[in-house]
Amino acid sequence: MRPTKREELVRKALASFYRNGFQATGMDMIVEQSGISKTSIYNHFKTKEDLILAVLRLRDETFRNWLYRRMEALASDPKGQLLAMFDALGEWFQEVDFKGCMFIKASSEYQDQSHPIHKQSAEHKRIIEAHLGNLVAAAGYSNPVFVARQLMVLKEGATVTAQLSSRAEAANDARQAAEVILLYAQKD
Amino acid sequence: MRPTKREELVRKALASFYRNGFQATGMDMIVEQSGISKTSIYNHFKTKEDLILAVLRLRDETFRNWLYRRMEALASDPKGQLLAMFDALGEWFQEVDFKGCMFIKASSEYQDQSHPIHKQSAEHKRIIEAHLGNLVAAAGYSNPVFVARQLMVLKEGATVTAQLSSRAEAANDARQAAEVILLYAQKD
DNA sequence: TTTAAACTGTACTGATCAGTAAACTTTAAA
DNA sequence: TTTAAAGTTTACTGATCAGTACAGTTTAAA
Repeated sequence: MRPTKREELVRKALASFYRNGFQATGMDMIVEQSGISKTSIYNHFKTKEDLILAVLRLRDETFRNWLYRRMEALASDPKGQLLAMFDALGEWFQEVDFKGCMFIKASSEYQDQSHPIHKQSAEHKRIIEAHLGNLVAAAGYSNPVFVARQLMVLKEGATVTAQLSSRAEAANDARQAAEVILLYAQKD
Repeated sequence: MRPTKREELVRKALASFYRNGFQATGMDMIVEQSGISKTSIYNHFKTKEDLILAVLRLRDETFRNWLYRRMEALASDPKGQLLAMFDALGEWFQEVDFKGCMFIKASSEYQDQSHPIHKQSAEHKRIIEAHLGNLVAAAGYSNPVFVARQLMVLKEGATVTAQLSSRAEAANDARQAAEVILLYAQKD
C-alpha cells in the first residue's frame, strides 16, 4: 500500500472543491488540477461522493487541529481560549483564499439531512461544540452545554458573514458578543 | 403585458431552487414543476442566471416583509422587536419545509464576490442589517451600527445551525445571547 | 531481473446540461 | 371577428456530466 498518491489526491481535490464548490467541480477538473488520471481516481474511490466524503474527513481533521492549536497558542486559561477562538477565526477570514466554511457549503449543496455529506458536515459541528463545552466547563460555568451552543452560534454567524458579506471584522463583533455572554453566564 | 404568468414562473422556480439548490436544479426540472414551457421561460428571462436573480428579488421582498411584520406583531417597542426577531426565526425554523437561508445557500454556490448572485445575496443582508440598526437606534443605544452587526451575527449563526444541525432551538440560544448583549450595550 | 500492483492516456457510454428553432395554439383586446 | 402577442410542443444543438473499458507504462519490492 502506498498512501501518498491517495493522500495527494484528497488534498488536491479538497483545494478544487473548496475553491469551486462541489457540484460545480467536475471530475475532469479534478483530473486537471490534481494531475492524477481519472482511472486512478476511480480506483481509489467508487464515486465522486466517496471522494467528497474523504475530502471532508481531511478537512475536519486539519481544521480542528489548526483551530484547537491556535486557541491554545493564543491563551492559556479555558476562558481565554474560548475568546481566542474568535481571534483565530479572524486570522482565517483574512487569508487571501478564504472562501467560508466547507461544511456549511457542503450542507448547502447537499440539503437532505439523511445525505451522508450533510450528516458528516453536521458531525463536524457537533465535535467542535463538544470541545467548546469542555472548555466552558473547565472555565467553571454552570451550564456549559448552553453556553457552548451560544458560542457556536456566534462562530457560525461570524463565518457566514465573513464569507457572504466579505467582512472579516465579523470575527471581532462575535468576539465582543462572546465576552459579554461569558461575563453574564453563571458560574458554579 | 400580463405579469401573472411571469410571476407564477418566478414563484414556482423559487420553490424548486429552494428545495433542490441552484446548480442541482436544471431548467427541465423547472419546466416540469412549474408547468411552463421552456420557450416561454426563455422568452421572459435570457438566462438561468437572470431567472435566479429574479427569484432572489422575490425572496428578498417576501422574506423581509414577513420578518418585519412578524417582529412588529410580536412586540411594540424597538428593543422588544429586536428580540422578537429570534422568535420569528424560531417559527421559520420549525416550518416543515424549512431549508435554511436562500441567500446563504446562493452565496455558497456562487462564491465569487463579483458574481451578481453573490452580490445580490450580500445586498439582502445589508438591507436587513440597516433595518436592525434603525431599531437599535430607536431603542436608544449609543452604538447602533455595532450592536446591529452583533445581532446579525446571531441571526446568521442561528439560521445556519438550524439548517445544518437540524436544531430549530438555535433561535432560542441566539435570543438569549441577544438579550445579554442588549442588556450590556451602552445607552445614550 | 522478474513480476505484480499502481498508474497512465485515450476513447468511450448514456444521461443531462443550458439554450435555440420552428411550427402550432391559445388568449385577449380592438 | 380579426389580429397580434403570448403561449405551447417537439426536436434539436454542442457541451459537459459521472463513470467505464482497455491497452500500455511506470514503479518498487523480491
